[in-house]
Amino acid sequence: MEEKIPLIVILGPTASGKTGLSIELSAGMDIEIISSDSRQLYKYLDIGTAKPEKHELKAVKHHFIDILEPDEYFSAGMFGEQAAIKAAEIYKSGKIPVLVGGSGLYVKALCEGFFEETGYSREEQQSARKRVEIMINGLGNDAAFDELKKVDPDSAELYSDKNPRRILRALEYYQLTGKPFSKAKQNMKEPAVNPIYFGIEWEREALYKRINMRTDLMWRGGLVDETRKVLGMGFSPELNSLNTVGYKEAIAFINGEMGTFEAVEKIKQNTRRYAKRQMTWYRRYNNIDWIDNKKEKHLHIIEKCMKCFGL
RNA sequence: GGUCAGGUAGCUCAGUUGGUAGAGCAGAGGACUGAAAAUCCUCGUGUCGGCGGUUCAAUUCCGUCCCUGACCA
Repeated sequence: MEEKIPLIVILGPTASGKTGLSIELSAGMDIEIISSDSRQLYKYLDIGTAKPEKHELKAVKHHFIDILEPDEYFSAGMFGEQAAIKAAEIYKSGKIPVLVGGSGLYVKALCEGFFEETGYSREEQQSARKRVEIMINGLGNDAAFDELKKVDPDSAELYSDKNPRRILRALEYYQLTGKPFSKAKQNMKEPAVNPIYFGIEWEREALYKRINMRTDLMWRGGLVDETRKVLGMGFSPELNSLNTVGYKEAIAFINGEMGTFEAVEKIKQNTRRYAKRQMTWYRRYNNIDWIDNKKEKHLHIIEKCMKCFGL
């Protein structure tokens, strides 16, 4: 059994100041940042994803930012595997890896580990997904759910809200392997890292104010132009990468479906909702060290990590 | 000052032929192991503008006052 890699994890809802804090950490520690943000992966999507500024990217080495074209496939599982390798490399080079980003599932994939998904290629998985998608579109969601009840009752019970995405994923897995998805999930991989969690805490109202302000800045800062540019490069507005708060509304604005005011308000609202979902996700953890956003956060983190990791 | 139209949930409004009311949005809570900034589920009591009157019973009818808007002077 190999020694686990220490990993500092910075959590917090969107607009809580994770980027800034992670940069501050570099003042007291030799770090590299692993971004766990499912949208900052993509090139050209800078303004709408609140990607770190150029000087910030320069100040500290960042990973998993700008590594994909907007039409490339990526997944939480791929992130888990690749980020574990990256964290090991960073640690071996004598630095501390810091995980920063809002995609809860990505954090989970790395820090808690996913199950071993082997025995088929990415292409096979993609075509199975397409097949099941067509099946669901034809028969309807209820029929798909009934099918899931038959082949994988445990998953069906867990997904009793009949979430089509979940049903699709479970059926897709069954198609590929002939085994129930719920069984597969029991086959956990050991996580490669030893995470220590920090969260940035905000009063709801104050955070919402920040979100509203940030949205205005994004809009004035050229979000629409950025969206136009990406679409102009030939990328489809249907892409997952563009099914993102900010870009969705900018596309609707470009298509004339929304006015400026409506688009901006919608972005603010959807961002608030996103932040709320993130906070719900974080409540599953009971080992997050929540830090008030006004304190000298980085000093607290550095001190605690020195103790925990014996640095 | 006069006429008309309104004043019902945080907002926009519906409704009760008199038996104390309900939608949308906002908001809140939750789920979620390879699309996760995605996807999905649940949640509506409020002096029905104030005060009087009629009535067994008024948010509903009547009177009056206050407020808002439009028009006329």
